[in-house]
Amino acid sequence: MARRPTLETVAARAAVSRQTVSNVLNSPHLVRADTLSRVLEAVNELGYRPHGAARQLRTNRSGVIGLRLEPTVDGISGALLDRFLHALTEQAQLHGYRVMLFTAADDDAEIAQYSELLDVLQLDAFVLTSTHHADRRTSWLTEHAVPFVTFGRAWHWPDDQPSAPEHAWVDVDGAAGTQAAVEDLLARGHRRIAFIGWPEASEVGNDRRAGWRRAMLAADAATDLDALCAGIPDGVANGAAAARDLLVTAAPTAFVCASDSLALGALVTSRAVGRVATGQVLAVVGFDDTPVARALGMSSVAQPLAQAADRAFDLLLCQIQGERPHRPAPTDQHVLLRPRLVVRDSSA
Amino acid sequence: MARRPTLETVAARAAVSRQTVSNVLNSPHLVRADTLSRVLEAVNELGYRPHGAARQLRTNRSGVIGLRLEPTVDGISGALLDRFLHALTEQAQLHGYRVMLFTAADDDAEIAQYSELLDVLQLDAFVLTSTHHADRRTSWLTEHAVPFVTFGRAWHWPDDQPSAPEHAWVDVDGAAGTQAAVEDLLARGHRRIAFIGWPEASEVGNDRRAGWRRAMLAADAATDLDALCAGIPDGVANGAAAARDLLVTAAPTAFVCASDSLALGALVTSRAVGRVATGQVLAVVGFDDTPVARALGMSSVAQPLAQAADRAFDLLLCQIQGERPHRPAPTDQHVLLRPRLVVRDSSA
DNA sequence: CACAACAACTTGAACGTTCCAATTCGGCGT
DNA sequence: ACGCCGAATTGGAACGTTCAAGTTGTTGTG
Repeated sequence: MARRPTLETVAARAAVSRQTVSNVLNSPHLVRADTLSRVLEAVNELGYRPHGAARQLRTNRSGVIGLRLEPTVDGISGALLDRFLHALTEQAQLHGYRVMLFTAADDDAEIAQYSELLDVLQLDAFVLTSTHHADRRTSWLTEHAVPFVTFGRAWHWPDDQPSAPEHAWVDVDGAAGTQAAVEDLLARGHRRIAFIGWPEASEVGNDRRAGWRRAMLAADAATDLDALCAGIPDGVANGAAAARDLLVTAAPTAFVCASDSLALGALVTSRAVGRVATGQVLAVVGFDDTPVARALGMSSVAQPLAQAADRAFDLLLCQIQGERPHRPAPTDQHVLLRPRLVVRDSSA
Repeated sequence: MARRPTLETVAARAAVSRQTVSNVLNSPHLVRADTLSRVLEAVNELGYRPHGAARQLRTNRSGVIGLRLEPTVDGISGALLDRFLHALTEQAQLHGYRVMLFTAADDDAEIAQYSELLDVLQLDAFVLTSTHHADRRTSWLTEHAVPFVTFGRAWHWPDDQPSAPEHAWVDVDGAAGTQAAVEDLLARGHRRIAFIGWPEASEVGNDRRAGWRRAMLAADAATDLDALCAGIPDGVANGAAAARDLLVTAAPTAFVCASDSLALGALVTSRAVGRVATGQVLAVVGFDDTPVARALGMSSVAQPLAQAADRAFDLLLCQIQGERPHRPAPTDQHVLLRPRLVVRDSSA
């Protein structure tokens, strides 16, 4: 069996030098048209393919992007990352990049992985799928001038240094999602629309609550907003309990929730208690449009995950390729996407 | 800023040759104890890390395993692969390997990806997450002597060449799962236990039905097994419809299902129709133990995904390292894992 | 005592690519 | 006719590792 063709093999067949073949593949504008076509022909005939390791040895670039696979959350929205990941892989592949996975027990272990992956495999960039307040990972990556994007915006806290430049991120506008959910319910005649969300510590949760509050205020739908609002940890049981409480204390006719888990709880409560107590059907809207929502006919706010992945990759590519010519443009490094309200039976 | 340390750098500091440092890291048994410790000290002081690309250029091995990320199934069990993937990544990482993702529209595109990933990046092995009858991917990989494992056994069909050697696989014993589900229901007093599964074309579905049938026959629970059995495409609505039909035609008191989607349908039917029609609560058991099952308190058969991933990686490692010394042992290349029945409220 | 066997270590070469400096070759202005 | 310039192409060197062959020095054997 013949050895794999190399640049030298192709060069011999096309009667040019090794370097010219390299130029044909990497800098075609340097090569005269007739030479170009002759070399390309030889490439095809021999089925030549560049040797990644050799190229990497010379250029210090691997064409690989790293992503930490977080421990599967045992909740209902586990498949979320799955869809993001698929879209990211596809988009990267389209541009000649690959996605490599790794795991880490905590942030420090993740930083250690960064270091190793950079030194040993020379990954070109990283995608972080969640960040939190005072995240050491982002500062480490910034310090080491490693291109990266986070899925989830960089939330600002009062005690953060105001001058710290924000890193690139892509996120979904949760407030816009809950706002749309409320507006749809208002249009259906609901006035007393409650919100079941997470405790104050959650930035994402606060964002989603803000959208509900904004829409309620704009419509002047209710004056006792605080009474119409619950903040509890995620989970079906918690959602059910919160819905029961709210029904007693604030008499809502609809629930907008920060997650499908909470919404599922509210839905169960609504169908069991609702009919009996109020004589009318209660509306429920969830968040994330998980398979459960689809399966049960529950309205939900769907995140444009594929789009998020595409934009995230764009931002990365911009950083990777922008390294050479000039500083990356400080603007346009942040993308906020609008989610889409999926209306199903539970909105009735 | 200093250049990264190389073998030469370390060698100079430890006053040995380049190759000796390499031996310390790759073949320590060739090196005298005092030399070894001296070199290791130098390695630590300099923070030396091997250069993956250089090593790969020489050895033609990348230490990377490829896995195709399939389009997210829109069903309820989307998070299944997620857990498998996490466990696989973790296990690989533990052994110094990495997992790289790719996507492909169909089997031919997947084979093209194999070819490219092997030529350009020299992946060491592949994991296939589903196979089907007369799969061209497995034969391509076998022909090209590429190590691989499938998650999902190689189903034999009558018209297959009987002599075709089976490739390595890991799978979950679906029949054992449904059998356990039936036995548990029998112990709870149920006799007329129906099975809602997929059409005959599905090998996985046939396997799961076989377990139900075996347990029913063993217990001599019913004589009209064919009447107690439905075969329909996956989906919540289909499951609900099948459950309604079966209730009318065969009067079962329990449903064992081939998936959580079907089971969810059966559960909805049971809770809505069941109480009214039969005056008693109907039992439902699903398959895959998805978050939906957990959230709704539905019994289900849980696949040991982490274990499956671990064993799959073991099989790969065995092939990768076994390439050199001798032919891989033809036995022990197949692993069948027992699933675990998770009993919840819906079994009552 | 000569010589083989072995352990421990060293040295040159090779893997396939890209960077860099050098070279050729027209055409153009003087 | 001469020198100069840019476009096109070339060959040497380097990236950091491992393989294969070679060189020591030490021990065992006839």
